[in-house]
Amino acid sequence: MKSELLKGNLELLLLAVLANEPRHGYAVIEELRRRGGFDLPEGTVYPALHRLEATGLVTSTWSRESGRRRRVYSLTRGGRRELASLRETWRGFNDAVAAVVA
Amino acid sequence: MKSELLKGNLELLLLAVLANEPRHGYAVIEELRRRGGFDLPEGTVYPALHRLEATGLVTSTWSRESGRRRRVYSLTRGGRRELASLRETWRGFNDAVAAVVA
DNA sequence: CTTGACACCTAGGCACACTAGGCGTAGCAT
DNA sequence: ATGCTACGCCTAGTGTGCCTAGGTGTCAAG
Repeated sequence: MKSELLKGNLELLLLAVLANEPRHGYAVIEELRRRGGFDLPEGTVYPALHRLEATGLVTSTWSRESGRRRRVYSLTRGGRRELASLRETWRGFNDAVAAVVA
Repeated sequence: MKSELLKGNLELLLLAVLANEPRHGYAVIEELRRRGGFDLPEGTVYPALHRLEATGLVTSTWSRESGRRRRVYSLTRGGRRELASLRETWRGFNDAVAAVVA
């Protein structure tokens, strides 16, 4: 999967996954692999989640499952709004590319 | 138009435009604006065309139209092959994103 | 007691498009 | 005459954003 294409779409993907249900980082990675065949390194996803939290699009709470600590993220209202917006942007860009490539 | 999204797609767009007919750089920019609403700066397009030529995907010839010099680019056979390949990659990536975002 | 999956983190690198400047011609308006 | 705008090309350097490469620690299996 050529990774340059990801640029600008990472936030969209993360928010979309978290929109279904709250998840911890590692689970987000697995879900993205399962749904879309993405193979995102942790060094990509964790900092991105931190950024999302810093900008108020997600919130996190620590939990402990059989000795393992997890940070579980969920969307804020602003996160849902941003998700909708990014979806639109993505569609728009895709249509534009399609109009050229078609 | 959020520009990060362009990353990894620029080559595809340029090759797609040149696939229809040979064009000079400035005309490529105009055609991309016309077809897809892209507003690519010259500092993006010209270096990209140079790269495409350096890797043998396009060739160029100078021409002079009413005093103005133009460098006209056309696809090579390798360029057509690459275009087909990039198109596939693009579709694949889109489907993957759609599978997550949908 | 080592290997692998789970689960988190971060500093620094790298690739790519873009910014910001440059050069020169032609045509039109002031 | 002299701007100004569109045409048409160019490049060094910047910035954004994902990835590499390393680190910490728990738990189960062999």
